This record gives sequence, C-alpha cells and structure tokens, in this order.
Amino acid sequence: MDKNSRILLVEDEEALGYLLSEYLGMKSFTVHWAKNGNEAIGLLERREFDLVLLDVTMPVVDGFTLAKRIKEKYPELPFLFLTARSLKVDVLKGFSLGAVDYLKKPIDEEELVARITAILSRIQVIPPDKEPKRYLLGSYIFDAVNQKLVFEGEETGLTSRESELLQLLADNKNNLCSHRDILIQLWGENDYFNRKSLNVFITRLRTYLKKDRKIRIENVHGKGFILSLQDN
Amino acid sequence: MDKNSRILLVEDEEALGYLLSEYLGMKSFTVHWAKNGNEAIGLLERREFDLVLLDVTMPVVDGFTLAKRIKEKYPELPFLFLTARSLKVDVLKGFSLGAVDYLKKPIDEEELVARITAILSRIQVIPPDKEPKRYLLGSYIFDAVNQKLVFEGEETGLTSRESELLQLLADNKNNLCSHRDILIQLWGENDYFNRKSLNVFITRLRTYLKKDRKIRIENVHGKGFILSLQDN
DNA sequence: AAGCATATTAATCTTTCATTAATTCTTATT
DNA sequence: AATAAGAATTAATGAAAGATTAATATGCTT
Repeated sequence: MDKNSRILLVEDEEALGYLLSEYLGMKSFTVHWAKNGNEAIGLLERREFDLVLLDVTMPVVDGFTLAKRIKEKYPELPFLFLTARSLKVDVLKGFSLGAVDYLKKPIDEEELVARITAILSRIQVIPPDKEPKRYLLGSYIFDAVNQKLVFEGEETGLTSRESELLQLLADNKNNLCSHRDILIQLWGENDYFNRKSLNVFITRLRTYLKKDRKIRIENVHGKGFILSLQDN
Repeated sequence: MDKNSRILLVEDEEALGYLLSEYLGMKSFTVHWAKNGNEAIGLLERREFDLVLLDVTMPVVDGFTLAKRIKEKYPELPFLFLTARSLKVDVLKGFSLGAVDYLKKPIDEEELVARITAILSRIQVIPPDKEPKRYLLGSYIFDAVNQKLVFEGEETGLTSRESELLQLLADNKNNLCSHRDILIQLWGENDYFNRKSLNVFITRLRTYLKKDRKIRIENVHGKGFILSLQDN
C-alpha cells in the first residue's frame, strides 16, 4: 500500500541477498539486509521495520529461532519466510510460529512484491506508540528513541548516528564492541573510511559524556570500544 | 478468533468442494459451500463471513469477477484464491484484485488450514479507545474537538489540519513523532510533497505556540518532531 | 460566480550533520 | 629508540533537511 515501507531482509547467501535487496529497493521499498541472525537482532533493536523477510537456513541463528524472538519482542511485526526448505513440516512450523506467509525458493520477484504489498496493505497504520527506551549511564539518562542525553535535567540532543552508536555501546555496557560489529550494524559496511568516521563519533560521544567520570568509552587497541561504567 | 470462523467456499468441482468443506468443517470452521458465483453472491448478502475461498475457473461468473465484486461491496472481507491456474499473470492479477493469498492446486489441507488461520489471526480488532479531547499544553488549552487553542482566555481557531497535527503531537507529548507516522496518519501517504506541506503546518503551529516559552515543537533531524513541554 | 478560508505547491534561505581531510598523539613491535 | 599502525582531535565541506514566506489551487458558502 504505502510505498517506502521498511523491510528487513535476513539472508546469508550473498547472491540472492544482493539480488533481492536491489530488486525490492527498485520497487521503492527501503531495504536493510542483515547477513545473519545476530545482525538482524541488532538492527531490530535500533531501527523500525514494517516487515521482515526471513531465510530459514542460516548459520549461527536459524530463521525459525529468529522468528520466535521476533514474535516475542515485536508481536505486531509481520514476518514471512523465504526458503528452499519446502517440506510440509517446515511450512507448518513456519506458520505455527506466526508467519504471515511461507514462500518457496525460487520465487518470482514480481510475485514476491505482490505478496509483500498484499501484507502491508492489510496492516493497521496505527503507530505502535514506541515506548521511550531509556538507559541509565552513571548520572546520565539516555533516551534512545528521542535521541536525548540528559544530565542533571540538562538535555542534549543527539544526532541519529550519535544515538545509534551510543545505544549499541549501551546495549553492550562493559563489554567490547568490535569495530567490525559496530560498522556492520550502523554503516552496513566495514571499510577504512567508515572506520575513520566512527572515530569522529566516538570523540563526540566522549565530549558529551565527560561530565561524569564514572562513565567513559575505552578503546581496546586494534579491537574496538567499551562503554565502561564504574559502579559505586 | 480463528476457531469457528465462517468461511465461504466457492468451488464448482463437486469432489474438491466436498473434500474441502468436510475437512475445514472438521477443523471447526463453519463452511458454506457455494457451487458457483451467483450462489456466492446470494450467500454474501444473506450471511456474514470472515473469509472467502475462491476458485478461479468457474462457469457463469469466474473467480476474478467475483473477487472484484467482493472488493467493491465488502472491502474489508479477506478473500484468497485456490486454483489450478498457476500462470504468473494470473497470480499477479489475483493479488492486484486485493487477494490476501493465492494458492495453487493441489494444496495440502494442513497447509491450507495454516494459511487460513494465519490470515484470520491478523484481522485487526480496532480498539475503540477514546482519545482525550482536551489538552493542557503549558499555559495553553487545546480543545481538539472544537479546534481551538486558548491562551489566557484569548482563543485562536485552528483549521482541521492544524488541529489534527497538534493533536497527534499532543498525544505523544515529549516523544518523537516520526514524519512517516504523521504523514501516513494525517495525509495517508508519505511523499515529498506532503512532507513539504507538513513543514508549513509546523511553522504555523509554532507561531501559535510562541506565547509560552515552555512549550515548543522541536525537530529531530531526519526523524520527525517532538512537542516538548518543560515542566515547572 | 464571487469571495473567503484552507490546503498545497513553489521558491528561497538557513541549518544540520555525516563524511572527509589534515594533524597530532598513542601504542605496539622490532 | 625507531618505526609503523592505530587512535584522537579539530576543522572543512557539501549535500540534504528544515524553516519561512509567498503564490497558487481547491473547495465552500452565499
């Protein structure tokens, strides 16, 4: 129905993933392509989607497991499977997990678009009042949805990138976030230039956070960053 | 929800029609079997259904034609095709007529049930929640029903759009309303021009609201707007 | 059909922000 | 200590988004 719907594509095969994201992009959907389940989970945490397109056979976190998690955390978010596993038990399992559709590869692209469109047009457009997601970071309160950082009542607006990055770090508080994961999650690609860009954002977050010494962003040389919070 | 749902089956083949109505009946759906398009039309007028299962190839009134009539007269009633015609053009035609699904014969009965169940479970029960019609916005009182904004006894009439927009923002006071949600909610579509239009209205609301500094419409770059109210 | 209120489109100007670049500072390795 | 790679910092840039004002179109009411 409404163009510009945001689709999360979870597909580990390079070729098919590329093909689909290009094709759907052409059809004026906004596509984010996660190459594995963990990437998908991260993206779901910090971006909004209207629909998820799931492969079943994937390493690490398979599609069924991912579907289960989606159903738990985002019960209103429609997802559908696109898979080579056409066994009846798999189909039934897919639907029993709450899938809206179960498509068998190879799928005709036009039919895929028709089915996606059919699904989206049946969705209620009532914005699901997303609760402000807040993190307690020392004396700071970080509101990820509204992109605000509050220190003693004084609030600072964050840009989208700043906010996404801080959220990713906060979700892994006191744990290492590798360059690689950060770049894949937020930039979609892990290359030299994006890494430079990441450094700039780290610096900016540090300046925002320097009012409370208990919280800081540490660097692990050659590995990544840790948002470390000293308790006491 | 899904149990005991009323299904209208439109199928001219005796054998398949019998089989399906028996099977679906066993699964505790209430099935009415129409053997041709005219019968179906008659039944639709006399009874209520939750879903229609349509064959395409039928004498007199074919499935596509029937689908068109259903869409016109009962736009909310979901229908799906079950047919031997698996040509791509037919599939696309089916969806373009508003079908929820398009199944190719022969279909596994269990899968059919799974798909029907999936469709029925997505039928939206729109909660008739009563919106508050009067809002306190700092020193302003906003009366959404009468589209009035009152500041120290002095009232300003708002236009419908202005009022709708302010109400949406007020319902999400201190929380981000994305462009997307605003546009879809108020304009029905999220495109370049409507977005420009939205900007104009934001400007207007801001001029109305500038008598009280505690209330203001903030912009979150690339995301949307926040009606922010400073307490105290 | 004229006149008014309202909504949309257009045109112009301003601001924001991610990225790139340039430079200095750190750390690890030899 | 010398070197190279990684990291931090600051500033510059250009494209996109937003704000504002004005002009046009749409639709009612009389």
